[in-house]
Amino acid sequence: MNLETLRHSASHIMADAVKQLYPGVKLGIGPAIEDGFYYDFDRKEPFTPEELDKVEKKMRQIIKEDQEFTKEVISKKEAVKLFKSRREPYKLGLLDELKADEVSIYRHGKFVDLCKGPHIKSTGGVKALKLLSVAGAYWRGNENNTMLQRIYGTAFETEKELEGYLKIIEEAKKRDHRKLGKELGYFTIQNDIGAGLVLYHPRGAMLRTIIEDYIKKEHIRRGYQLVIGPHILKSDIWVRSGHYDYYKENMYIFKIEKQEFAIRPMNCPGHMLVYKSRIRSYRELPLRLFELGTVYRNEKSGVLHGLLRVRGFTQDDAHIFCLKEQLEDEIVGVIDFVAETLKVFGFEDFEVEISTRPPKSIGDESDWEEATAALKKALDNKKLDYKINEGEGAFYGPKIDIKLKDALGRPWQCATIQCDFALPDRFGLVYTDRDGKRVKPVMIHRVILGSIERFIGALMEHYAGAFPLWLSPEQVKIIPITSSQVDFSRELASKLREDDIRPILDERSVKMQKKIRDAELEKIPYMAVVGEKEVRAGSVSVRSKKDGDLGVMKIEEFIKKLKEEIRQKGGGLYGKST
RNA sequence: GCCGACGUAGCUCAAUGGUGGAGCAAGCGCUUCGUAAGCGCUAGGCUGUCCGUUCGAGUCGGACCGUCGGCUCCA
Repeated sequence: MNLETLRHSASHIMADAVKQLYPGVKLGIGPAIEDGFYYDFDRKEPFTPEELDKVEKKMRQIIKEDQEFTKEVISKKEAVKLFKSRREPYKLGLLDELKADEVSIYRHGKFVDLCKGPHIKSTGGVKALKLLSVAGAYWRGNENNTMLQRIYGTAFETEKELEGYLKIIEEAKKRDHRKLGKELGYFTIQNDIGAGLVLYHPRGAMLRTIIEDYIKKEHIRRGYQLVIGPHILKSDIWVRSGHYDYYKENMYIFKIEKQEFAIRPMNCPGHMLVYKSRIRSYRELPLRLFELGTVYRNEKSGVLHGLLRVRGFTQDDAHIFCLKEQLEDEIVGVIDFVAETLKVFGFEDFEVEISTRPPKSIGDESDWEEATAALKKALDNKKLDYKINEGEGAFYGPKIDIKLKDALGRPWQCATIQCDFALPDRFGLVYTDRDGKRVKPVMIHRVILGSIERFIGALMEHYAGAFPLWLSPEQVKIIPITSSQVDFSRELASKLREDDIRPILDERSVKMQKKIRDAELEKIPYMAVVGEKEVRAGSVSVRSKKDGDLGVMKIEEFIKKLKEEIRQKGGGLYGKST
């Protein structure tokens, strides 16, 4: 049986239950979604948890009665008459938009819904069911429309599968980067500073530094040049770029004396002005300019979410200026860069989407088509499957979005590759070609990690806070068993630091069991236990978070082992939780 | 921004409209211990902020700030 069909059928059963319990409620729509289903209802008060229980009980009753799902094809006229008599204005609205002369309706018991189907045979087919939450949702997803009351639920073929799903939700809650970030001392977002603004604590700042150092080096290795721009620029530049017209509601704008400035929401203008600072030859292209660019965007308060959606963040941002003929190769190069980088950070899988021209946009249609074709060709070349999101590109060009998948299979939007013919035009960018003619270059906007903030959020949830050795802010916790080993432990710590290893020393006068427990909870990859024996032999007793007690080894041997593991990077503690 | 829920010690949570408590964490002391929690004492609060109702507000009402679940939007 198809899960989607099952869940869609469950949504009909839910709508039936709601109508039986609360006859005045008007029906919206009720599709199956990724992890379950929902149905939208129009009524004044939202559903309370108690009402949700009642609805679920009613649903179980309908399921028990095992009512048959039946399909009928009727004329649109008849359908209008039917839903008029049932007083369902939203269904009439849907019918109004339908072009076909005939529509299908599905019935079970006394319930009837406008629906393409298909459905399961009878309501008894829903074997495992749970209503999960309620939320407001705009009719047809448009914020100018009425806010409806949505009930989310999920259904499976067996109770066991449902339990499995609920366990994953539990696991996801445990891994929540907002919880881990605070508990483990990585970052906080505080009311006193402002919503959506991240304060990195020592561990978070170290993790971020490690990531930034790595990605900076990788860019240089791949032929990018580093540039650095200011965080505020005159408004005029944003007028020229089009951001002032197309992105103003997201920008922080202010005045210095009489001159208007804006905090940058993007890094492109700076990079374009570096390009424009002198005459460029075709021999210089592709020119790849990279910056760890911190940007600020005025995101609506309701969308802020931990590190995933913030108002100030840093992108690993680059702009590639190239010839049209180089476009496809450059895109392929970026795709390779993304794939290799994700692998190094321990992500095994990703999905790809292309977004095409939106209604609110600038540039010639032919440029848009050419750029979109180049993106598609590059993906075909790499034999990557992709989904197409019509009309969801940036205002200056089409884009490829790459979503990494974490240990629980959840997608995270990070990398994006955007083609742009429009901004080089607006800024009057040119290069001199072989024949001495001035030609407009193509620009590619691209990020690999996306925002460092969001990427850290993804990493934290992927590893449940237990980072692989090379990313771990603290790599070794040194645990002296009694105070007599403190001096030796301090020397050990400086020795490790000499070798670019990040140790931390637990000098507290508590039992070693307690120190080990705390180090485990802090998710530190290695513990170096030092007792009387170790001091005498110049060794350490090593305990790995992943593999437990590894026994005694010479300090040099331990350092060598750590360095080898750091050198390999990659997954390490992959998937390990608690 | 919109709909709803929520906001009590650093953290997790208690407190029929009538004197705000506990565990963990912290500080001090004792303990010097071999692979996931040793013991005792101390301190910690204008209950998110501001108005209002009331003899009396953590508790009831309103506004604001913020968080959470969604919608819309997005790196």
